[in-house]
Amino acid sequence: MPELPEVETVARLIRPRIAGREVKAVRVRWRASLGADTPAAFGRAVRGARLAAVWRRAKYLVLDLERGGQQAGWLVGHLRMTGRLSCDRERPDPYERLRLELDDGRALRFSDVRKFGRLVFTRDLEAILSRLGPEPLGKEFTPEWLHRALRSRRRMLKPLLLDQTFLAGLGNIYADESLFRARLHPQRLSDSLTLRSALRLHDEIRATLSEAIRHEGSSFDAFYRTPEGRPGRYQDQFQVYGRAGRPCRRCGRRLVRIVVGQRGTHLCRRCQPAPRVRGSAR
DNA sequence: CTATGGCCCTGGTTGC
DNA sequence: TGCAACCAGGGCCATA
Repeated sequence: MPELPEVETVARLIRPRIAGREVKAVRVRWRASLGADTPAAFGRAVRGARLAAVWRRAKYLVLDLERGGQQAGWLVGHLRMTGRLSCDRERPDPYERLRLELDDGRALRFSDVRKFGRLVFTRDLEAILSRLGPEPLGKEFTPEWLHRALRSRRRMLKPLLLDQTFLAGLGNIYADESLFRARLHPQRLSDSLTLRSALRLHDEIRATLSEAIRHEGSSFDAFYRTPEGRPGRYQDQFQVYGRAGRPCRRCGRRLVRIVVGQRGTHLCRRCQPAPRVRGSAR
Protein backbone atom coordinates (compact mmCIF):
# COMPACT_ATOMS: atom_id res chain seq x y z
CA MET A 1 0.00 0.00 0.00
CA PRO A 2 1.47 3.31 -0.91
CA GLU A 3 2.85 5.05 2.16
CA LEU A 4 5.36 7.86 2.34
CA PRO A 5 8.25 6.05 0.60
CA GLU A 6 6.08 4.86 -2.25
CA VAL A 7 4.55 8.29 -2.81
CA GLU A 8 7.99 9.88 -2.68
CA THR A 9 9.15 7.40 -5.30
CA VAL A 10 6.19 8.17 -7.52
CA ALA A 11 6.79 11.91 -7.19
CA ARG A 12 10.46 11.58 -8.07
CA LEU A 13 9.83 9.39 -11.08
CA ILE A 14 6.92 11.23 -12.66
CA ARG A 15 8.34 14.70 -12.02
CA PRO A 16 10.79 14.74 -14.93
CA ARG A 17 8.13 13.40 -17.24
CA ILE A 18 5.25 15.73 -16.49
CA ALA A 19 6.66 18.89 -14.91
CA GLY A 20 6.15 21.79 -17.29
CA ARG A 21 3.66 19.95 -19.48
CA GLU A 22 0.27 21.36 -20.31
CA VAL A 23 -2.94 19.38 -19.95
CA LYS A 24 -4.69 19.20 -23.29
CA ALA A 25 -7.60 16.95 -22.43
CA VAL A 26 -9.11 15.08 -19.52
CA ARG A 27 -10.85 11.75 -19.54
CA VAL A 28 -12.79 10.64 -16.49
CA ARG A 29 -13.75 7.01 -16.29
CA TRP A 30 -14.77 6.86 -12.64
CA ARG A 31 -16.08 10.09 -11.28
CA ALA A 32 -15.67 9.28 -7.59
CA SER A 33 -11.91 9.37 -8.20
CA LEU A 34 -12.30 13.14 -8.52
CA GLY A 35 -13.79 13.51 -5.06
CA ALA A 36 -16.96 15.59 -4.99
CA ASP A 37 -16.22 17.42 -8.22
CA THR A 38 -18.22 16.76 -11.36
CA PRO A 39 -16.25 15.65 -14.41
CA ALA A 40 -17.31 18.83 -16.19
CA ALA A 41 -16.07 21.14 -13.44
CA PHE A 42 -12.88 19.14 -13.07
CA GLY A 43 -12.27 19.33 -16.80
CA ARG A 44 -12.78 23.09 -16.85
CA ALA A 45 -10.37 23.55 -13.97
CA VAL A 46 -7.61 21.35 -15.32
CA ARG A 47 -7.78 21.56 -19.10
CA GLY A 48 -5.30 24.10 -20.44
CA ALA A 49 -3.36 24.29 -17.17
CA ARG A 50 0.36 23.68 -16.89
CA LEU A 51 1.73 21.14 -14.41
CA ALA A 52 4.26 23.50 -12.89
CA ALA A 53 5.59 21.39 -10.03
CA VAL A 54 5.32 17.89 -8.59
CA TRP A 55 5.89 17.27 -4.91
CA ARG A 56 4.81 15.19 -1.93
CA ARG A 57 3.37 15.95 1.49
CA ALA A 58 2.90 12.88 3.70
CA LYS A 59 1.06 10.38 1.50
CA TYR A 60 -0.31 13.10 -0.75
CA LEU A 61 1.05 13.87 -4.16
CA VAL A 62 0.64 17.51 -5.17
CA LEU A 63 0.72 18.99 -8.66
CA ASP A 64 0.87 22.79 -8.87
CA LEU A 65 -1.25 24.15 -11.71
CA GLU A 66 -0.51 27.37 -13.55
CA ARG A 67 -2.18 29.42 -16.24
CA GLY A 68 -0.17 32.13 -17.91
CA GLY A 69 2.45 31.78 -15.22
CA GLN A 70 -0.11 32.35 -12.45
CA GLN A 71 -1.06 29.88 -9.77
CA ALA A 72 -4.29 28.20 -10.82
CA GLY A 73 -5.01 25.63 -8.14
CA TRP A 74 -3.66 22.20 -7.36
CA LEU A 75 -4.23 18.58 -8.15
CA VAL A 76 -3.95 16.52 -5.00
CA GLY A 77 -3.56 12.78 -5.32
CA HIS A 78 -3.91 10.08 -2.71
CA LEU A 79 -3.30 6.51 -3.83
CA ARG A 80 -4.85 4.85 -0.78
CA MET A 81 -4.39 1.11 -1.29
CA THR A 82 -4.30 0.34 -4.95
CA GLY A 83 -3.90 3.64 -6.76
CA ARG A 84 -1.14 4.05 -9.35
CA LEU A 85 0.13 6.93 -11.37
CA SER A 86 1.99 6.40 -14.58
CA CYS A 87 2.84 8.32 -17.66
CA ASP A 88 3.98 5.70 -20.06
CA ARG A 89 2.61 5.67 -23.55
CA GLU A 90 -0.46 3.54 -23.98
CA ARG A 91 -0.80 -0.08 -22.89
CA PRO A 92 -4.44 -0.72 -22.03
CA ASP A 93 -5.42 -0.82 -18.38
CA PRO A 94 -8.90 -1.92 -17.34
CA TYR A 95 -8.48 -0.11 -14.01
CA GLU A 96 -7.72 3.28 -15.46
CA ARG A 97 -9.95 5.82 -13.69
CA LEU A 98 -8.63 9.11 -14.93
CA ARG A 99 -6.36 10.29 -17.65
CA LEU A 100 -4.79 13.66 -18.43
CA GLU A 101 -3.59 14.01 -21.99
CA LEU A 102 -0.45 16.14 -22.13
CA ASP A 103 0.97 18.41 -24.80
CA ASP A 104 3.85 16.10 -25.65
CA GLY A 105 1.62 13.20 -26.61
CA ARG A 106 2.00 11.43 -23.32
CA ALA A 107 -0.69 11.01 -20.71
CA LEU A 108 -0.72 11.05 -16.95
CA ARG A 109 -2.81 8.10 -15.97
CA PHE A 110 -4.44 7.31 -12.64
CA SER A 111 -5.36 3.65 -12.19
CA ASP A 112 -7.00 2.16 -9.14
CA VAL A 113 -8.38 -1.35 -8.73
CA ARG A 114 -10.33 -0.67 -5.54
CA LYS A 115 -11.38 2.86 -6.34
CA PHE A 116 -10.37 4.24 -2.95
CA GLY A 117 -7.77 6.60 -4.32
CA ARG A 118 -8.40 10.20 -5.36
CA LEU A 119 -7.03 12.84 -7.65
CA VAL A 120 -8.91 15.98 -6.74
CA PHE A 121 -8.69 19.53 -7.97
CA THR A 122 -8.65 22.22 -5.29
CA ARG A 123 -8.16 25.95 -5.01
CA ASP A 124 -7.53 25.63 -1.29
CA LEU A 125 -4.57 23.36 -0.72
CA GLU A 126 -4.24 24.37 2.91
CA ALA A 127 -7.69 23.06 3.66
CA ILE A 128 -6.43 19.60 2.73
CA LEU A 129 -2.91 19.68 4.13
CA SER A 130 -3.29 21.80 7.25
CA ARG A 131 -4.58 18.98 9.41
CA LEU A 132 -1.54 16.81 8.88
CA GLY A 133 1.09 16.25 11.53
CA PRO A 134 4.78 16.81 10.82
CA GLU A 135 6.79 15.13 8.09
CA PRO A 136 8.78 12.26 9.61
CA LEU A 137 11.79 13.22 7.51
CA GLY A 138 11.41 16.94 8.12
CA LYS A 139 13.08 19.32 10.55
CA GLU A 140 10.09 19.63 12.83
CA PHE A 141 10.21 15.94 13.69
CA THR A 142 12.81 15.71 16.42
CA PRO A 143 13.27 13.23 19.28
CA GLU A 144 12.23 15.93 21.75
CA TRP A 145 9.11 16.76 19.80
CA LEU A 146 8.18 13.08 19.60
CA HIS A 147 8.77 12.50 23.28
CA ARG A 148 6.62 15.45 24.25
CA ALA A 149 3.92 14.60 21.73
CA LEU A 150 3.76 10.99 22.90
CA ARG A 151 3.47 12.03 26.51
CA SER A 152 0.76 14.55 25.81
CA ARG A 153 -1.52 11.72 24.75
CA ARG A 154 -2.50 8.39 26.11
CA ARG A 155 -2.97 6.08 23.18
CA MET A 156 -1.50 2.83 21.96
CA LEU A 157 1.64 3.49 19.95
CA LYS A 158 0.58 1.93 16.71
CA PRO A 159 -2.79 3.61 16.21
CA LEU A 160 -1.11 6.86 17.16
CA LEU A 161 1.62 6.40 14.55
CA LEU A 162 -1.07 5.71 11.97
CA ASP A 163 -2.95 8.87 12.92
CA GLN A 164 -2.01 11.32 10.16
CA THR A 165 -2.86 14.31 12.32
CA PHE A 166 -0.21 13.15 14.77
CA LEU A 167 2.56 12.23 12.34
CA ALA A 168 1.96 12.21 8.61
CA GLY A 169 3.16 9.52 6.27
CA LEU A 170 3.33 6.20 8.08
CA GLY A 171 0.97 3.39 7.11
CA ASN A 172 0.55 -0.14 8.34
CA ILE A 173 3.80 -1.50 6.95
CA TYR A 174 6.21 1.16 8.13
CA ALA A 175 4.51 1.50 11.51
CA ASP A 176 5.09 -2.20 12.17
CA GLU A 177 8.65 -2.09 10.87
CA SER A 178 9.55 1.01 12.86
CA LEU A 179 8.10 -0.35 16.10
CA PHE A 180 9.96 -3.61 15.70
CA ARG A 181 13.24 -1.85 15.05
CA ALA A 182 12.69 0.38 18.07
CA ARG A 183 11.81 -2.74 20.09
CA LEU A 184 8.51 -1.29 21.16
CA HIS A 185 5.27 -3.17 21.48
CA PRO A 186 2.50 -1.69 19.28
CA GLN A 187 0.14 -1.64 22.25
CA ARG A 188 2.44 0.25 24.58
CA LEU A 189 0.75 3.40 25.76
CA SER A 190 2.28 6.52 24.32
CA ASP A 191 2.72 8.28 27.65
CA SER A 192 4.77 5.42 29.04
CA LEU A 193 7.79 6.09 26.85
CA THR A 194 11.02 7.43 28.25
CA LEU A 195 13.02 9.98 26.34
CA ARG A 196 15.40 7.21 25.48
CA SER A 197 12.66 5.06 23.93
CA ALA A 198 11.23 8.02 22.08
CA LEU A 199 14.65 8.75 20.68
CA ARG A 200 14.96 5.18 19.47
CA LEU A 201 11.53 5.30 17.89
CA HIS A 202 12.36 8.59 16.21
CA ASP A 203 15.58 7.26 14.78
CA GLU A 204 14.05 4.01 13.56
CA ILE A 205 11.12 5.73 11.89
CA ARG A 206 13.52 7.92 9.97
CA ALA A 207 15.89 5.09 9.12
CA THR A 208 13.07 2.82 7.98
CA LEU A 209 11.53 5.45 5.72
CA SER A 210 14.87 6.53 4.30
CA GLU A 211 15.89 2.99 3.50
CA ALA A 212 12.52 2.30 1.93
CA ILE A 213 12.84 5.37 -0.30
CA ARG A 214 16.27 4.19 -1.34
CA HIS A 215 14.67 0.89 -2.38
CA GLU A 216 11.85 2.65 -4.25
CA GLY A 217 9.25 1.50 -1.74
CA SER A 218 7.70 -1.89 -1.03
CA SER A 219 5.68 -4.09 -3.35
CA PHE A 220 4.35 -6.52 -0.81
CA ASP A 221 1.15 -7.33 -2.64
CA ALA A 222 0.63 -7.10 -6.36
CA PHE A 223 -0.47 -3.49 -6.30
CA TYR A 224 2.23 -0.94 -5.81
CA ARG A 225 4.46 -0.29 -8.78
CA THR A 226 6.66 2.62 -9.66
CA PRO A 227 5.36 4.80 -12.48
CA GLU A 228 7.64 2.80 -14.72
CA GLY A 229 5.90 -0.42 -13.76
CA ARG A 230 8.76 -1.69 -11.67
CA PRO A 231 8.10 -3.18 -8.23
CA GLY A 232 9.79 -1.63 -5.21
CA ARG A 233 12.48 -3.64 -3.48
CA TYR A 234 12.05 -2.84 0.20
CA GLN A 235 9.78 -5.83 0.86
CA ASP A 236 12.96 -7.92 0.88
CA GLN A 237 14.12 -5.96 3.92
CA PHE A 238 10.96 -6.45 5.99
CA GLN A 239 11.68 -7.58 9.51
CA VAL A 240 8.11 -8.35 10.58
CA TYR A 241 5.47 -7.23 8.11
CA GLY A 242 3.81 -10.23 6.51
CA ARG A 243 6.24 -12.58 8.28
CA ALA A 244 3.97 -14.08 10.94
CA GLY A 245 4.95 -17.69 11.66
CA ARG A 246 8.48 -17.15 10.44
CA PRO A 247 11.46 -16.65 12.72
CA CYS A 248 12.47 -13.23 13.98
CA ARG A 249 15.56 -12.06 12.15
CA ARG A 250 17.01 -10.76 15.38
CA CYS A 251 16.23 -13.46 17.95
CA GLY A 252 14.73 -16.40 16.08
CA ARG A 253 11.44 -16.40 17.91
CA ARG A 254 8.35 -17.12 15.83
CA LEU A 255 6.76 -13.83 14.76
CA VAL A 256 3.06 -13.31 15.38
CA ARG A 257 0.21 -11.36 13.86
CA ILE A 258 -2.32 -9.72 16.12
CA VAL A 259 -5.00 -7.11 15.50
CA VAL A 260 -4.54 -3.63 16.94
CA GLY A 261 -7.11 -0.97 16.18
CA GLN A 262 -8.59 -3.22 13.45
CA ARG A 263 -5.22 -3.39 11.72
CA GLY A 264 -3.18 -6.50 11.10
CA THR A 265 -0.07 -6.03 13.23
CA HIS A 266 3.17 -7.99 13.06
CA LEU A 267 5.66 -8.31 15.87
CA CYS A 268 8.15 -10.35 17.81
CA ARG A 269 7.01 -11.15 21.32
CA ARG A 270 10.56 -11.35 22.59
CA CYS A 271 12.04 -8.25 20.97
CA GLN A 272 8.92 -6.20 21.65
CA PRO A 273 7.85 -7.07 25.18
CA ALA A 274 4.15 -6.65 25.95
CA PRO A 275 3.17 -3.77 28.18
CA ARG A 276 2.46 -5.01 31.70
CA VAL A 277 -0.89 -5.74 33.18
CA ARG A 278 -4.06 -4.67 31.42
CA GLY A 279 -4.88 -5.22 27.79
CA SER A 280 -2.45 -7.97 27.04
CA ALA A 281 -5.25 -9.61 25.07
CA ARG A 282 -5.75 -8.80 21.43
C1' DC B 1 -9.89 12.91 24.66
C1' DT B 2 -9.91 8.10 23.07
C1' DA B 3 -12.03 4.01 21.12
C1' DT B 4 -15.01 1.52 18.06
C1' DG B 5 -17.34 0.35 13.98
C1' DG B 6 -19.33 1.31 9.42
C1' DC B 7 -18.44 2.80 4.86
C1' DC B 8 -16.18 2.93 0.48
C1' DC B 9 -14.41 -1.10 -3.22
C1' DT B 10 -12.61 -5.30 -5.54
C1' DG B 11 -9.71 -9.38 -6.29
C1' DG B 12 -8.03 -13.09 -4.00
C1' DT B 13 -8.51 -16.55 -0.47
C1' DT B 14 -11.02 -19.55 2.50
C1' DG B 15 -14.80 -22.58 3.75
C1' DC B 16 -18.35 -25.67 2.81
C1' DT C 1 -15.75 -28.33 -8.57
C1' DG C 2 -18.57 -24.18 -7.60
C1' DC C 3 -19.94 -20.58 -5.23
C1' DA C 4 -20.71 -17.64 -1.29
C1' DA C 5 -18.67 -15.44 2.50
C1' DC C 6 -14.95 -13.07 4.07
C1' DC C 7 -10.83 -10.18 4.21
C1' DA C 8 -7.35 -6.30 3.51
C1' DG C 9 -6.72 -1.56 3.99
C1' DG C 10 -6.53 4.62 4.57
C1' DG C 11 -9.27 8.04 5.68
C1' DC C 12 -13.44 9.86 7.27
C1' DC C 13 -17.55 10.04 9.85
C1' DA C 14 -20.92 8.94 13.49
C1' DT C 15 -21.46 7.24 17.88
C1' DA C 16 -20.20 5.92 22.76
